[in-house]
Amino acid sequence: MIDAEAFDAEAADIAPLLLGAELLVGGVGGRIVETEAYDQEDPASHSFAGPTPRNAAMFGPPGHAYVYRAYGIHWCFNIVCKRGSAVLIRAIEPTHGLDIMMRRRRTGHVRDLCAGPGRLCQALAITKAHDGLPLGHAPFALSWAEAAPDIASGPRIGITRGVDTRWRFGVRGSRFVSKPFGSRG
DNA sequence: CCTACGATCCCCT
DNA sequence: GGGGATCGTAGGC
Repeated sequence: MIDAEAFDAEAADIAPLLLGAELLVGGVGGRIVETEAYDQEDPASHSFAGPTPRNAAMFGPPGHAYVYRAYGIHWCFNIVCKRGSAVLIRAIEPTHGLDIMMRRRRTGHVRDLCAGPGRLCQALAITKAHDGLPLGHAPFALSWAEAAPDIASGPRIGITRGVDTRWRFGVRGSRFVSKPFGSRG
């Protein structure tokens, strides 16, 4: 299980460290294979303009969840790091509760179950109800990778500002990421 | 394979 | 009143 103090650090340092970690919600989930970092100096970050009701969790304790709604439809799940920063969990390799996730996602395609921030929240049943909750307690279970995987990086997905900051990280060669990484990543 | 676009909510200006 | 840290489907090649 995690030590919350470990998350009181730069999101850009924590994001690659989370690759290979196991994330379960209510016993359902798998291995993190794709992350992105956001911090307060970053114009792409929800925290860029300071605290607001939506991003309050980003200014709360490290090691807690920040969950927001994207495009009016999807939930997206972050792990809060040092004040005003967080790591967006973008993809998971499903390992626990495949049948439950397939039912929630209404698909039999394991490869797409958790490939993308909205999809993984649907598969793990993460909603606004989890916003601000500590990751060291139920329903969450988070354990660091036993061995560091080979890591790819590149520009973040779906943003219009801060596009040159290469704060997207992935397990090199994983077929469960939301989009391939360039061979130079 | 690829690109285009609509859905739908809450926050923020 | 504008605009997303997205996804699924439709259509073309």
